[in-house]
Amino acid sequence: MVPSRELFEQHGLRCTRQRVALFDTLRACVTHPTAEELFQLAGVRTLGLSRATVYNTLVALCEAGLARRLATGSGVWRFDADTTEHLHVQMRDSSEIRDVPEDLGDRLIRNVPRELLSEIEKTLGVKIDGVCIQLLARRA
Amino acid sequence: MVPSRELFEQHGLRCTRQRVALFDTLRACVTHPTAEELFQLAGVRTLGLSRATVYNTLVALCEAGLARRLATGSGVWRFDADTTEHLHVQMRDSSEIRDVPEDLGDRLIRNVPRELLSEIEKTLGVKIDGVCIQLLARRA
DNA sequence: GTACGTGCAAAATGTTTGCATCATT
DNA sequence: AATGATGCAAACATTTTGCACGTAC
Repeated sequence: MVPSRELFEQHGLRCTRQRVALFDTLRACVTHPTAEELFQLAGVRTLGLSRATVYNTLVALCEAGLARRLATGSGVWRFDADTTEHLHVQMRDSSEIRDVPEDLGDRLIRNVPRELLSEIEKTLGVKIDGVCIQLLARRA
Repeated sequence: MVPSRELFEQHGLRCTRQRVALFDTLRACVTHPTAEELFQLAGVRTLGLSRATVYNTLVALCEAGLARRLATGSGVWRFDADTTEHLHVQMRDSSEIRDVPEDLGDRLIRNVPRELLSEIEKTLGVKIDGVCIQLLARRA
């Protein structure tokens, strides 16, 4: 895995102790943590990490294209170090988000008929530039 | 259109001046207003409508199945008096939400292959009980 | 050395709640 | 008359911001 420090350099971000801890933590998480969770988790690695820095850094990471902000539909943001197109499953009982395996997600997305989208565009007079299929699920 | 008072009775909700004003306003809106917008809009019809009542009433309406809460992906809730299954387009520059015409939305939804969903369920060990296709758009 | 990041605390935002009062049934 | 809704203000959760200090480049 490419070291965080290198990615920061490539994206013109200053490399600080706090940012490395945060980004390392985010990249190690499968669970798309919230800002608060990152504050807790990364705080263990780096003494004296503040919430303000967590929020500032997350903005910087998203702007740099190194992370993505996910809406949970329950008021909190979750963050994802995987910025490639992929689908999510949102759990109904928590704000938890899980990844849909790439191949399955791709098949779902590819299945959306382009001509239907352009019909919708024409009808509403908008330019659709994102199709976000959110699956809602409960524990099996 | 069925009067709000009648719907309230059918759903076991007390009929108050504030609730009627709020629900009438929501039903008249094509734009899926936020709580704050409803407070402003309905406040004109009914003097002395408080934010607390707006929030309380919206909870009551949603619980009664007379309205639906929509996540906007920008921290605010929007509300919809149309509780039938239908798709939304979320505008990128505001938190505004528009309806996709029923027939087009239905076709999109019906196009999602059930077998792909069960494959995802099996892989992740969850029970998918909602497929929410959110289209993101900009002004054409 | 300078530009930028950090951390504190305070503010802002959107929503929820406790409780006395009031209205609907 | 009794149950439940209202309205105020205060609490709440999450995120944003202003500013003095510190650190990477």
